Amino acid sequence: MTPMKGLTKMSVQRVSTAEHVRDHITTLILNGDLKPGTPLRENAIATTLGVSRNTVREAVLLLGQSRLIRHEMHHGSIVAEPTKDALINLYDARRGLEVGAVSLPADAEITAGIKSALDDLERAAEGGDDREIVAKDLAFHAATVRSFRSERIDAFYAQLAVELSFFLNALAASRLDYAEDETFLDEHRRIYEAIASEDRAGAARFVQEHIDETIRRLRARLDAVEG
Amino acid sequence: MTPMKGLTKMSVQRVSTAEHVRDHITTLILNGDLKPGTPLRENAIATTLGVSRNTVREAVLLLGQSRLIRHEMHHGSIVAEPTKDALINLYDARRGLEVGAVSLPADAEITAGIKSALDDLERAAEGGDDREIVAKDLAFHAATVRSFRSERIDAFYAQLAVELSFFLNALAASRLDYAEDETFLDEHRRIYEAIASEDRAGAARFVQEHIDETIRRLRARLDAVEG
DNA sequence: CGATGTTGGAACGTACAACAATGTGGGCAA
DNA sequence: TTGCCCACATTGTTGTACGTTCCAACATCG
Repeated sequence: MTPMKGLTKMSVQRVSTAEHVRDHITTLILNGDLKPGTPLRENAIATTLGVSRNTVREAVLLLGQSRLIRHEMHHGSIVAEPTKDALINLYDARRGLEVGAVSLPADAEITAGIKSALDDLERAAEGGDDREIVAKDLAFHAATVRSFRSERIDAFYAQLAVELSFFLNALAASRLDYAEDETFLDEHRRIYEAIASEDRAGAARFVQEHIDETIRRLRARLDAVEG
Repeated sequence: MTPMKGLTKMSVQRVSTAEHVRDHITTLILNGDLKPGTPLRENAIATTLGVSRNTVREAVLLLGQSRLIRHEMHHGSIVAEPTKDALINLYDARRGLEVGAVSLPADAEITAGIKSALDDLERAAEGGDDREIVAKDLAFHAATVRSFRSERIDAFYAQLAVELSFFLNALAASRLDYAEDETFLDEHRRIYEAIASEDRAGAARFVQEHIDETIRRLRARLDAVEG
């Protein structure tokens, strides 16, 4: 058949039960309703949600794509526990991507996106809502990553961001990061201005320092909690 | 318990049937035994491999993490077809990642790894085995990506490399890329030397040109095949 | 008393079978 | 050509059953 003109493609609903269950569990984990270490018992979930155990198994398998859960043979899955190593890994990836991103040339559109994200962040900072600030902070950094001009990399970064927000939430570290640090906004402004003035080496250095500083603070906090 | 001395850790089997099936299907796809567009019929696979349909479903779900198959509700899964868009997306990600990588400072260890990968590539080029050359080529680029110093990014890149080898194999384009291009090795040497001499801007430019050129060639080939 | 053998239960891994939901194609009439 | 109806194929989902693995508690023995 010849395709019909003037008809934009639409995506029909088509969401399987397993995907629904997966999304539900994901939400529970990200909200903190399911705390790290909680086992995901297939039977319990099945009877609670009124679906079959097989469907729950499929949902958990789908969830396994993210790193929000950990699975062991014959033991099932549990909500992932924020390890220091995992968190460092996450920040290593962030630092690599973001430093790499600001080392690349950025056109007007991408720079404008970063500027816009910075404005959002400043507005959120005035508001004082922690979750909002975290979201806008991550959005700012995601905007810088768009310099790669790759949907795949953006998707990868988004995945990291999800994990990150889960980790920070689980550690209840988000408040510490944003409320107590007066230089928080300045660091972001500095990064943006370096990008806008095409000072790529400077931008790279600022991003590196910004993330290193964040890692240092988190590491200290983790040592305090664990040790 | 006190851990026992002189006993090195071993990883016990712990591989589910579904994972076996997934790996089997993955191999078939990468080998080209299952051609793009081939539907993965659950019943057929189940009876052929002597496992239950549910296990096959789990295997296909696991496979869905990669982009080697495409799934549609009530239609099942088919072996992914190499779209021009998908290939461009893949190369966009590669270019972004690799240009970003060589824009970062590389220490002696990483530089040595790149040098070693280059030597492997040169040896493979002498041998003339196409598959070997493709593998060593990808290994070289993976070595540059290690500049990010992030396991996560390396894993992401490895995933891209798997898809890429599938695409190139499906398009039977690998020969064209490596056999007919005399400058192939020189381009890699140039990249390595720029990295070794810490000329990051030069390395970034060379990588960019190398990948742009590859994209241009692939695009031309695709146009010839499709049009 | 400590190390080892035994046992029962909980949860998962896998298989089989059945039904529901959905999409496909054929045939037929207006 | 269009609309309608109907069998057919395949996936989506459920239910059930059974074996396997692991754990914890208890029993046993030197």
